[in-house]
Formats: sequence, structure tokens, C-alpha cells
Amino acid sequence: MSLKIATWNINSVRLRARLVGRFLDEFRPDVLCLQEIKCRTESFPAATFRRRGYDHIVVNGQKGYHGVAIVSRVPLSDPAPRSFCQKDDARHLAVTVADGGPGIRLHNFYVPAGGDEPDPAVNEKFAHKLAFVREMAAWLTAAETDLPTVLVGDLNIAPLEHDVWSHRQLVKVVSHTPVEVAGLEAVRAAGGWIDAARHFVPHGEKLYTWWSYRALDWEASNRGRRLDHVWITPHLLPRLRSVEIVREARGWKRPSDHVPVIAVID
DNA sequence: ATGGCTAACAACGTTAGA
Repeated sequence: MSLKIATWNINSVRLRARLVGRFLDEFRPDVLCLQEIKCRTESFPAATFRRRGYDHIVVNGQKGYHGVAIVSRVPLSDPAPRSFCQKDDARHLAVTVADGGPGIRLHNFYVPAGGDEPDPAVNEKFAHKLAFVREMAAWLTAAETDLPTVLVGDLNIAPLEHDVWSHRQLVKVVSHTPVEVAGLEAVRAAGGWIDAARHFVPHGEKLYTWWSYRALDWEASNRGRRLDHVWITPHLLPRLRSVEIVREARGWKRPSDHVPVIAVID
């Protein structure tokens, strides 16, 4: 049995319910992790998913901002949202995905964006982002990942030089600053995680999952960043078949500024 | 180096995204 796991920052799941439907119809993931659903748990458009056989739905929502959800065609168990930085701001949700064996633990994250100024002393949002990432590192240790585990989501950090369109021009821009990159690397190292997308793509090659709405022509300017990630624990590596970034979704009508990332695990 | 768009909300400007 193989599992197709997708992650997508949808930037309002109600506004883009039809777009999500298109993605599910065309790509048929078994599990879809969404971020920035921007709605309360009770307002989640469940019918869009149930209609297509995604009967297993777990939502950690709130009014207006953030919010994450996991929808699945295979059973989900042990749902566990976790709060970070003593805030109930709906940025995480974990479940166990049935895989015919012991199951796969799946964490869905929406890491704070961090505001504009990359200085925690003057920018509370950046301080929050750094604290959030520190808390992830402390929590997501080997002990926490007893089952084979997949971590996905909008981590809002582009760690490698070629995860942004210009390292030189973005090194002082929030999402690519050295302090954030070091923070994310500490999370990765603490859990022994493998960056699944980069497992298949050389580090010297550009790779993006997000393009700003502000560009006149996102495709022509192609000033992207790789903010959306799929990480796996090492015992899953032999089962990792592919990772696909669905770039075409950025060109769909009224798109999210992020595109889906899909990993296939045997 | 950006540029200046997109979304939610008891909403017609403010806050947030990144």
C-alpha cells in the first residue's frame, strides 16, 4: 500500500473550496494537510471533501486567521492539536494515518510568518516566530517521533540558498535570515528529520513553493521561495518514492500564493 | 531590492500575510 500525502497553504479554505476540489480530483492524494484555513472549526466546508470520499476530517480552526486541518480517504486516529508559545492560535494538528501497519504519525504546522523587521528586540512577531521554532525543536525530539513520522506544513522559512530567488537580496528579509534558518535547522537536527523535497533535488537547483501576490506576473518574474516543507523520520526514507511541487496550481484561477507539495510513501 | 496584492471582518479601514 502506498500513501500520497499532500500539504497546501490554502489562504482561506472557504473562498477556495472549489480550487481544493479541483486539486483533489486531479491529484487524488490520500491525505491533505491544509494551513491558513481562516475559519472556525464549525465553518470548515466539510461537504467539499466528503463528496469526494474524504470522510476523515480533523480541524483546528479559529475565526479569521491561521487554522489547520487534515482531510483523508484513509482513517485517522489520535488527533492532537498542540499549542505553542502559550497561544491558542491554531497552528498545529497531529494525527495518526492508517497505513496497514502501525500507522504513520503526521504533524501539520503553520509557523508564524514573523512580520517585516528581522529583529526580535523591536518586532514581537519575529520574536514569536523564533520562540515557536525553538519550542518545536524542544518538543519534536526522537522520543516524540516513536512511530514513523511525517512533518508537513507552511514553515515560513526558506532554509537553503536556492530556496529563494536571490539569496543575496533576501538574506535580511524575514523567511530567509540566518537566525531563522539556524532555528529551523535545530528543529530538523533535534528530530533527525530528512527534508524530503531536497532528497530528490540537488541543493544547487532553485526550488519554490510560494510566489508573492504582488508581482505583476508571478511566472515571468519567478521570485519564489520554498516555504512549504515535507520532512520524514529516517526509518521512512526507504519508503519515500517521490515528492512533487504542484507549481501549476499557482496559475489556477484566484490561486493561493502557496502551491501544494505531495509526497508518496510506500 | 522588492512591489503594492489578497483576505477576513458585526468590516467601507484595519490587520495580517511573507
